[in-house]
Amino acid sequence: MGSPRARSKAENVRRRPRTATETPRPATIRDVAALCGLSIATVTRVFQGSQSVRAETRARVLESADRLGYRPNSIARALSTGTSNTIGVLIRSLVDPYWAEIANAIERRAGERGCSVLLASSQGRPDLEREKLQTFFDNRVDGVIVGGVSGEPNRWPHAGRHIPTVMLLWDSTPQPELLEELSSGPLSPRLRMLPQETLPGEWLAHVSTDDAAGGTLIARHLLDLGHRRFAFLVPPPVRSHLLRLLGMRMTLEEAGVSFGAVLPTADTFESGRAAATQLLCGNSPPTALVCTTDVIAVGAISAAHELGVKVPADVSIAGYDDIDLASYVDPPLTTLRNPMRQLGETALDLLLSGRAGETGAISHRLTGMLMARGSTGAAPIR
Amino acid sequence: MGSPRARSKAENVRRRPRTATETPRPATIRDVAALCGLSIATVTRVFQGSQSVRAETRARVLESADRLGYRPNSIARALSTGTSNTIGVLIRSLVDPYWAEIANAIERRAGERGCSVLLASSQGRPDLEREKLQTFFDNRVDGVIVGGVSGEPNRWPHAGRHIPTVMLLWDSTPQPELLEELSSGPLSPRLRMLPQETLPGEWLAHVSTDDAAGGTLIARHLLDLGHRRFAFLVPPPVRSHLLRLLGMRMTLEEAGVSFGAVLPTADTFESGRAAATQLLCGNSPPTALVCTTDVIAVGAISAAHELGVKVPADVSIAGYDDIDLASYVDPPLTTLRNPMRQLGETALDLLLSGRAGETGAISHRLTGMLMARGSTGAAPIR
DNA sequence: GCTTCAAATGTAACCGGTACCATACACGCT
DNA sequence: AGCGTGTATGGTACCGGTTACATTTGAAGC
Repeated sequence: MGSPRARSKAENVRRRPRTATETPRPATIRDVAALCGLSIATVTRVFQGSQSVRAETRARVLESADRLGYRPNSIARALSTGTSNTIGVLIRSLVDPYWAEIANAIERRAGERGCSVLLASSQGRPDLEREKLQTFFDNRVDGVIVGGVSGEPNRWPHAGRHIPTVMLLWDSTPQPELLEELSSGPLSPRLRMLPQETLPGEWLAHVSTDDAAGGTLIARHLLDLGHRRFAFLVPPPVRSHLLRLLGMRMTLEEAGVSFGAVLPTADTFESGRAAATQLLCGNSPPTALVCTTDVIAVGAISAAHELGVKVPADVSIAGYDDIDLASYVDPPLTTLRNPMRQLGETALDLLLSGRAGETGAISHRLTGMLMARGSTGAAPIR
Repeated sequence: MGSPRARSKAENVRRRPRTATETPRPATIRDVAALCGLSIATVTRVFQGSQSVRAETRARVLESADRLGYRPNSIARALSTGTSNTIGVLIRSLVDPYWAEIANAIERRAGERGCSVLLASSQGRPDLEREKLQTFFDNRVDGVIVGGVSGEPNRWPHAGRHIPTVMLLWDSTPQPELLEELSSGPLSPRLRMLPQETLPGEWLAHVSTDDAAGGTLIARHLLDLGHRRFAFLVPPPVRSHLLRLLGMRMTLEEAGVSFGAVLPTADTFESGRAAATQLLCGNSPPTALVCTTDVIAVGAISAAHELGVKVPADVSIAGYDDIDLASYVDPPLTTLRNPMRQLGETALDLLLSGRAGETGAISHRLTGMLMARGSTGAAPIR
């Protein structure tokens, strides 16, 4: 036992000596080996939980490590093993409470699974997206979750490399022509197939919400309350909004109820208010006013108040998203809440499951929950 | 030129050969060197912008690198240089819009400064705090920003190591005895010195808000409106709330106005409502009701509505924080908005300035902005 | 032509781990 | 005694960069 000990000490000394006055640098595996008179191989075995280490040896190593405050250097480990135990999360916005909740779920779950999170926000700028993704790859992340991006995945620095990637809540750019189709006339086959449409980046795993199902939940709720005259306020029709409308339209169709007017608006309080005013002042106003966004719905409620139209006695108003504000307005808004936390957790689990690296596209679609509140009620008797 | 080229190629071959069928692994510096027939040292020089490379050589290297899609491996670089270009950001919550905005500012600024962000949330749990910080250090971050933590900095894995750290918005645990002192009787020297009190972790750089100044702004605003009878609703008195009150009290004192009643409440809508009800029903109700939290203030407004007390005609109500809700309630709430973005940016700049590593405590204190809105108005004429 | 010096380039030892292979030794079997 | 077999440990070549130092090259100066 004497000779190897001497040798391993010699090996340690070979490294560049540091003077005593330097900043105390963190202990390395060699420091530990030197202190307990064992080889670095044994130390690394102990820290990897290898079975083939005598209990007594293990104790000796741990004691030395403890004394030096040794902790394995993740950087060195990453370089050596090729896996960094770090994932990259790129999301559109950190400030939007929607995304904040998702980011939180991801981070939390990642922590539980023992992996760190490099976080970046893309602010909807494709150039930043590419840049941040590149940084992730330079840092050799084990995988990437990309949430709510706008860029074209085929032009990401990904291309060609096999880096596990989960695309979270992808959405299209506005497609006004589809909204047009959807609003009037029979449903074209193309629209009927919209939910099954292949998403861009088909080689990636996808986690998304089932917006058509959400639309169905809202429509059914209002049908159950006896409503037969509907109208819809819709912001620039990105894919998810088209799907919400589609779900509603198909549900109404099944029930033999005609679809009603579809009014394009911007996604702001003021436009919602304006559009709703116009609608409620028209002849034969709807009894159910569905907005595909809470912000618009809140504007609509405000318009109703102003016109002296009672909510929900005269008109029921529903939103979509369940933003904070939804439960504070008067009356509190009936809306559809997506399972943010679950979205984040699903994305992370999918990423770490290893199935996100395969070529076959995996897709998870999560359904939201109807939050029935005071802004919807029984349809007025004519 | 022939001989060194051959040699450098030989050096490259020394590495473990990969079979052609393997996953295409990212190109390394050696691949680039081999392709352009130069040494790895030259390649690294090019990528570090070293001056002593002939323009022609540089072009040759860049061309090869480009062809191979080479990018320097940050992990290897970090191991070699000892700096990772990554900072750790540990904040209390990602979901709280307050912190979300701060986190966003930090991330954005960090991106501009070319450094990545490892983000973790502590959820107010000291055990998680320690754990996540440890992870940061294991990953050899260049520095750490710790926001809104509850743990004792002396027990962080920091201790002894010199890792640049900025403490952002530290707050104490509730100190009811100080609130007691503050509410009645003359101001003790201890209270007067509260703003200058040394914060824990005195070896760390601090970025905080000037809560006393914020309190002053609100008090002054109300004094200017002619108010002379005040009352205060206060949640469990952590340091920042004590300071808000202190600022107000000192301002009133200067103006020769007596301080008024201080009611402890919980930081919820319901308790605010209850406490306000009690206050407004008492004899000699205040004309100015100041809450050190918006949530409480919104509850107070609701109480006033219910009692038929007009806001601001009969009573002015002010909050603190400027949460989203504040501008949506009716009337919109006068409150104090802290410069979230600036807080985040200041913390990051301070961290990267290198001054956060010194022993001398650096402290930045940022002042908020009064958001005068509809909930405050001229004092009623007696 | 030869020395001198600076600029350009090459060599190899790091950084701190991991993992493959070698070695040493104890034990049980023929 | 000789020979595997297995277990515990040591030695060392990696991972992909950086950097101190060595070497080569070319031009100027004599």
